[in-house]
Amino acid sequence: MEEVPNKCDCEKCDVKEMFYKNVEAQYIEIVCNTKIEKVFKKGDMIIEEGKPIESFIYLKSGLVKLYKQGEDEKGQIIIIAKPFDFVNLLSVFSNTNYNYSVTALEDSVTCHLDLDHIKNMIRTNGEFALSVMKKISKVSDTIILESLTIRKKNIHGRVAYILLFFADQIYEDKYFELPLNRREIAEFIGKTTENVIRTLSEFRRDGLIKIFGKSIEIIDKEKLQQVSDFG
Amino acid sequence: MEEVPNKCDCEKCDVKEMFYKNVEAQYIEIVCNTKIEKVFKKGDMIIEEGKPIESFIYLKSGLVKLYKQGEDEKGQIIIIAKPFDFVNLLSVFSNTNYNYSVTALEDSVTCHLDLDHIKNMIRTNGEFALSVMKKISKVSDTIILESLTIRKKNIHGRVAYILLFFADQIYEDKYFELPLNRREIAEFIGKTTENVIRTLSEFRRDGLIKIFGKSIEIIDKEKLQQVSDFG
DNA sequence: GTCATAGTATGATAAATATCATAATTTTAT
DNA sequence: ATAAAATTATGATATTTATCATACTATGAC
Repeated sequence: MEEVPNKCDCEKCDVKEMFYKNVEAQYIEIVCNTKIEKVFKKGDMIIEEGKPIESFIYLKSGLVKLYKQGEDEKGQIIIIAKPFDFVNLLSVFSNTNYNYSVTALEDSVTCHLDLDHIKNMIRTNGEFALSVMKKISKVSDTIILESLTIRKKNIHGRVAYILLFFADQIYEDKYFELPLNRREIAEFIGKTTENVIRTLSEFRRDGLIKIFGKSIEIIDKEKLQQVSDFG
Repeated sequence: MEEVPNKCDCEKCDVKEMFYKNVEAQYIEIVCNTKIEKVFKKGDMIIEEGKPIESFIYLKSGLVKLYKQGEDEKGQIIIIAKPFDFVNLLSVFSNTNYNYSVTALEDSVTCHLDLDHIKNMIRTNGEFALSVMKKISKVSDTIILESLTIRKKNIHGRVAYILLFFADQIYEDKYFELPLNRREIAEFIGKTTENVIRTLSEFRRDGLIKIFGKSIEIIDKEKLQQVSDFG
């Protein structure tokens, strides 16, 4: 991991958006002057379960996974966060320590804002507060509903769902490189690695997808969607 | 359902707590004057999926379930809310309509505060905003972590977990009346009704619990805890 | 390049869970 | 009070999924 001093010069930044609409110029400056940008390589740990929550983390580029690592058992992936998501929005206002970890699935850049500054801004500016609240609410809603959606599917439905999730929501392409290995897919959908592999093989045999290692091409999207919806 | 005109005279009210600490007297009065209290009988629907979110709902007494009703399939219970919980905190700030339903599991009384008033208070009072944010964050965290906890257990672990949940967190008694029927327990833990019934019968046969219809007595709590932890 | 290691793949089998069937019991409606 | 409906209960069986075993393949370290 590498730290990069930086100004608030990102083109697309939700925080800045929320600032400009709601916050006085001097506050923006304070936050921007104290912000730290960090560069992570694929596989690097960004947040470690148990560590204190010290900043408000925003994903500038890359892709990360939030997950819980049980003792010696296998982990559970909670969510995949993509650029412009707040990485640690989950418990940043209710906990002092993280109860999940975050790791980079691709080379990623994060923007760290001082938590006390953000809290002060919420205190002194209710309109900004409402924006943040809306974001938190949205993130939680998404996680909870996605988890319920996955839960009611069998393994075929779950694997199809994940493939379409990457194709539609992350890469917006029928051809993409899987950012997770088979074990991680299993940890995301709550099934075993072997059965994830088996299901992918079946999809390939049935002509729904093509597989070249981690590269996936979706061939019959309609059918895959059906499997996701009714499986 | 029955509406009861009322003043803010509840002994224990988180909202009032947050008000008194943070909000000017005249705002408290406005909110209290416009608040509506509603009385629900066991089984009554409090919130219906799809309906617009119009107020900020707080549970004064009773017990409710939040759940999602899939088309013709069986539902999925998201969470059981007990008194002093905010019933609709989940998406109240991110959505205009509910994407889950809420039903009374026991006779319940709710307190409905005008959402626009609450939003105004958040806008004009950042300290209050921070309190609300903390609550939202807490609720989401709880739901997500509980769901992960349940997900990694087999059916024995899940049923044991639910029994201990009611005994420890809801009724604080080893003897209690189940507020859910077997089908609803199944919808909560994501297993079939028959297997929930079977598992309860096994627990009874093994001397972990006694069952008299909906009444449960926990006999061997330590063992039940083990089943919950390692099952 | 070669070795070690992790990841992918597939089959055989075991275990867990769902489904179907049927009956007893409890609750609800009339 | 009685009939109808829903819930609880249990067994038999089918299906799904996990586990175990064993290769094959890709990847990183040296």
